[in-house]
Amino acid sequence: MTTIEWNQEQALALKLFVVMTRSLESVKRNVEHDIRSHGLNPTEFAVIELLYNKGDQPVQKIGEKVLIASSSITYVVDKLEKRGYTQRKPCPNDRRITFVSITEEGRSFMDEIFPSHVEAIESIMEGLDSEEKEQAIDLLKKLGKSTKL
Amino acid sequence: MTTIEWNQEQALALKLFVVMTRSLESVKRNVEHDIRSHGLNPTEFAVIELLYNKGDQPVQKIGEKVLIASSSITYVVDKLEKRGYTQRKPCPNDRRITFVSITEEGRSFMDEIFPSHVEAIESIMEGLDSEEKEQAIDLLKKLGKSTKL
DNA sequence: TTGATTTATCTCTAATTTGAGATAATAGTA
DNA sequence: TACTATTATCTCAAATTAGAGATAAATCAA
Repeated sequence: MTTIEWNQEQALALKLFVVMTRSLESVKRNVEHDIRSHGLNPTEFAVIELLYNKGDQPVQKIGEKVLIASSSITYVVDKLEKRGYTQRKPCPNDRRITFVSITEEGRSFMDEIFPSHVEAIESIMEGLDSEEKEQAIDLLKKLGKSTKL
Repeated sequence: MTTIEWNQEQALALKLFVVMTRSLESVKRNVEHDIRSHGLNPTEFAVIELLYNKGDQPVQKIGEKVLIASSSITYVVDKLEKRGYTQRKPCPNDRRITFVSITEEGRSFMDEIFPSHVEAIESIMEGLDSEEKEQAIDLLKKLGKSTKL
């Protein structure tokens, strides 16, 4: 055990960090539960959702948006491909680039599960009313924008 | 590409989820950067910080508080032990239990780095003033409490 | 006391993720 | 053109994490 005094602002910053972490852990646990009920893990879902909602993407773009390393994208896309949900398409202009594209099978899978996924998120966020959600969005956006890395 | 209409509340819930995720990603990236500068990964730091601030803990308690599986705790504690930062102590009353305890070496390491870690978090959270931090804390607490899992 | 159940930790395997190169293609410049 | 630097993806090894049992100890009820 250690007793060290922090100033007010440090205590507040630490508390915010802990609360953000715990709160998002809870939310993610609930969202993940919904996703796994559809037979995907969160990363697989994030990738296929990106392709479903934003169209074909080069491997690297996927990595940037889902925030995982390109070597992991290769792994995840391989798994989605084995299920028949995605396919790779070479870029005609730049042969270094491989697009990843959702298949018809992947699309109809998402057509089937995505609406209930959105409902699940709506329900998970029910603890805040509309105004509170907007406040939280504004505060978190402001915080996110202010960070260095 | 798909065009589906969501109602207002669903759109807000989705946006909040995305903003929470992104914002905490940014914050964590910055916090992690500080932690790694001290030669630890975030999980190792979480465990040693728990022992430093809350005293000896049974393996399972560590898992509950840091939210990782007990098998992973074994792995992390093994690594901290190899560095000389922690040691295991059998529980005298209940021989099923093993306490993990911070060593003198671990304590003086934390004495050295913890103040600058707190300053780093204060600096990372500077984007919000005190009042905004308190608002964010209240909203996120409320959201976290309302979740099922 | 015995037997069944629960609890705590650990072992082992599999899944996931990262990071360091390897490879191949493109772009820029002399 | 030839050389260098950059870019995009992939391969491979290592680190991390979770999950399924194994083991040992404690608890509870008959």
